[in-house]
Amino acid sequence: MAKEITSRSENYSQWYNDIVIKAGLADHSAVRGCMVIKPYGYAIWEKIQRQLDDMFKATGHQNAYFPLFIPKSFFSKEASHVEGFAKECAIVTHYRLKNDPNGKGVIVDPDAKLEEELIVRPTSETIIWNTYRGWIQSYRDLPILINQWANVVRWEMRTRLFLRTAEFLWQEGHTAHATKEEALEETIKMVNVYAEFAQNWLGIPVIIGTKSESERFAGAVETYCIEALMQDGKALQAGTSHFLGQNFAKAFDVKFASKEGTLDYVWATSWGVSTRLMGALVMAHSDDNGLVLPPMLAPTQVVIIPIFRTDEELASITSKVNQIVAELKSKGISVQFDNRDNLKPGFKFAEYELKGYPVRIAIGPKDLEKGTVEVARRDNLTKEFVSQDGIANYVEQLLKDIQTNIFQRSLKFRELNTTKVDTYEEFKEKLDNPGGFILAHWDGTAETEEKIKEETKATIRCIPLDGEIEPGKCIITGKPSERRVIFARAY
RNA sequence: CGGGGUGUAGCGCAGCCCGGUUAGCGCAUCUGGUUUGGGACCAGAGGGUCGCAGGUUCGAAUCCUGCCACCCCGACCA
Repeated sequence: MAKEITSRSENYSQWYNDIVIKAGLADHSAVRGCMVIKPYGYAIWEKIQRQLDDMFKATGHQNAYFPLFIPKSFFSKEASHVEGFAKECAIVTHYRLKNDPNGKGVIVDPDAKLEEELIVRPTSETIIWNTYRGWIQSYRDLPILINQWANVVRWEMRTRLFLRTAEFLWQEGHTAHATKEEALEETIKMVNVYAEFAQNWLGIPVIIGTKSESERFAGAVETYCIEALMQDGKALQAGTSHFLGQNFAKAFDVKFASKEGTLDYVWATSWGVSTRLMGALVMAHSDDNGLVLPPMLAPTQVVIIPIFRTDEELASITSKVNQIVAELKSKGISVQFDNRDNLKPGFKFAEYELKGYPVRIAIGPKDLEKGTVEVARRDNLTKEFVSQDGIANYVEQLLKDIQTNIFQRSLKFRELNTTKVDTYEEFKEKLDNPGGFILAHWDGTAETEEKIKEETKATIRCIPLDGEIEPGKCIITGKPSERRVIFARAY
């Protein structure tokens, strides 16, 4: 069939592409590196957005919107920020087209050149801090706790649907504070929000940590992150929260009058997650039959498939299904009844497995006689007959179980694929088998990190926050190290 | 941006090397009928700028040049 997907063992990358495309999440577009997010994929993104947005509001943030375009000069104000993003910026140089005097089509009107070029935002720190300057005079104007949902553009050389696209959707929080302590607290608060979301909603266990200097956000003093492990043993950075210190306040001259009467620079944070989470969702849970979605994020949690021969049978099944649908909906469960008569049940089963619907209910003439339905769960592909009485309670609990099971399974996988090593030999060996997270001592220098990266492709994913203090020796230089850091090959 | 590959109907492919009538096949789609507890069957029908643009030729899906997109592998990144 046209819908068949490559198995993970055969070709993991192809498996991922197949799922994204064949489950209807996204497609390639006519523009290099840019994707079309299709309705089913966008519905998942909307659920992600809704939940995160609630969490942001609950922690005191408000949404706002800043421009897509940033004057080029803004970029040069924060040195490391420019350096970090300069290589992947899209630039607007003209503002008008005209008919090609030589024939067909249109050309850029050379007379319509912008005096100052505009950068299509790769992130919004600069335009936002330029704006905040006008909003902040005294400590009474602080803190400013703002988030924006937006698209950004980073001109990537090699792209992959959701994981790395030239344009992507995200949210970026940008906050301003009177004290360093408060900004640091905000940074950590938000990385914890991300971790909670990843674990309870995406069903993906994450490790919270800080980045090494070389992996840090351009312009940040400290970058906190959540790191997840994918089924192929590669790590995926799922979210970041940056303590920006006073770097942007200094670059954009944002000062405030303190309670004590001094004039101080403002402290800043920024934090974001992107449509990359969609990629994480696919790679963390799905199998060779297709997508596996956690119930908390599935656009539709339950699909009901009638098994029938005649119109009469369909009619009597339908009336029973209508009751079940009403019961499920009254519990806030999203449900879809697929009564198409041109497809066989088996086809539909495969279709909904591909799309990752968490629960499938099949109901046929025999069920009507016996007062049962067949309930199949997507996460472990098991099915059983369940009484129609109390079906809503049963499904409600089942959805919770599936959510838990998906998380536990990922957690177990991560545990099995996390290895402590004490020598470089062992490091290289474990990196290939089993792969995954490698916990090793590191002397804290960028040189050692770079050497390991060059030789093994593995990078420091993070210095885990809850990692135990355990003195040891760097696997490369033998210099003292106070704790293990997490290495992995990463997306 | 370097190396390798691909591009022919909605999807998957054959045809290309060795140019030559109306460009084929499977799936999907539409119509009719029989079907329906794990990807149904029969009959009929519709659907094509052969990725795009040039060139060679009496004639190009096929040969040549350029470009575009996608995939795999590198360098760069969320």
